[in-house]
Order: sequence, then structure tokens, then C-alpha cells
Amino acid sequence: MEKAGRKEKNENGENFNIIIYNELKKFYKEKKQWWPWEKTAYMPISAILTQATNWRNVEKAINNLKNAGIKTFEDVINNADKLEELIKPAGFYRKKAKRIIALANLFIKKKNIERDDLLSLNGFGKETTDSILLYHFDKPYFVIDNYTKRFHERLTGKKEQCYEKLAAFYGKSLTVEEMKEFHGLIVEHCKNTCKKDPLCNKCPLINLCFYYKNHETRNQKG
DNA sequence: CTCCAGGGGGCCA
DNA sequence: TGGCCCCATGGA
Repeated sequence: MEKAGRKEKNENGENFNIIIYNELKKFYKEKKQWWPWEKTAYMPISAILTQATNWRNVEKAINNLKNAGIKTFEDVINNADKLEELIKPAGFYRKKAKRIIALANLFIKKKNIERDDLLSLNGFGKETTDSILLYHFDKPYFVIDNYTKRFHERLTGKKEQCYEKLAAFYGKSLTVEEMKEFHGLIVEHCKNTCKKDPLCNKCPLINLCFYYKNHETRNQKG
């Protein structure tokens, strides 16, 4: 069922999310590693470190862990006393150190980690949890972050607050690998173009974008 | 100097 | 539910 005014498909019957995905893919041709350190302990750790934090600061913290010889969850536990100092560049370091230790204990204790295991830990909301499920465990959960929410509101002109609806919308009919890339493309797009103060004059999606249609005078100034 | 970054929890109405 | 505050560093 389509809600009134909501573009689910175009005239060729393609899903709207796939149209957006393909446009972004064309525009950002250069392939990047969207979430580095996949399949290593650094990936789930960086999911915590990046909470409300600039990625550059996350990289500094990860480099500190590498230089300290910490590369597994066992290493994390064995160096728990040094953790706060090492991740300091990523900010909120007292809270994040606790979260990383809890994460390490879970990974060591449990083999088949499920969504509720992560969600039940303090500091693990849906975004953090789903990024770990998607990028570390290859499970089909589309990650909805603040970038995606802003992107969606601009694109459709509607503020959707329901995480599950957004995840279903953007992840529809996509494979796990496509979900990874699409999420990465949205992040890339929001960092470069669909910023807080958007650069619509260099956006590949203007023909599809509600915000652009309703802010033409603003955008013509360049 | 100010603002904000790939969140989440606690508290309060 | 919805709004606000807190956590903290570092770059623009």
C-alpha cells in the first residue's frame, strides 16, 4: 500500500530507494571502504567511538589502540585500564570505554550474537547495533543515522521519526552488500553535499528532491 | 570565539 | 512520545 503522495516506484516500476542508490553510485564513482576494519574488532569498536563524533577523531583513537597492540576483544579486556586514555581523542571517553568493555565481554562470552544482545547493553541503540550487525556480521539491517534522517527529510519533505520505517524504505529489495554500499553513499553524500547547509548546486538528486524544488531561489544563488 | 561531528540514556511533562 | 541536557575531544 502506498501512502498518498509517497513515491515508492517510478514509471518503470523501480523502487524509489534503488533509483536513489543508483544515482548516488553513478555520482560517487570512486569506490571507498565505507566502514573500514570490517570483520575485525576495530569495526564494532569504532561503531561506539563514532557516536556523535567526527570520524577523524575516531581514526585517531583506533590508531592509538593499534599502536598499543590492542587488536582483539581479549586485548581490550587485558588492557581495560588503559582504554580511556587511548580512546580519548574520540570524546565521551569515559562512557565509551565502558561500552567497549561491555562489548568485548559479550563477544568473548557469546558465539551467536543477536540484535537483542547488543540492544540490551547500555549505550547500544539501534544505529550502533545495526551497524555492527550489517558491517561485521553481514546481517540485513539497513543502518539509519542522523545523516539518513536529514537526507530523507530533504528528499521527501517529510520528517519520518520511525527508525523501522526508514530502514524498511531504504533497505527494500537490497542485498547485504548493497545495503552496506548504499548506507556508505548516503553518508558520503551528506558529508560532501547534503550538508547541514546543503550544496544543492552540486547535487545529483535535484530532480528528485523536495527540498530543492521548494528552495529554488536559494539555490540559484549557488 | 562558536559550532558541530556517522548516538544514547536519563529525566520530566 | 517529545524535548532537553549530559557526555568530551578536536577541527573548521
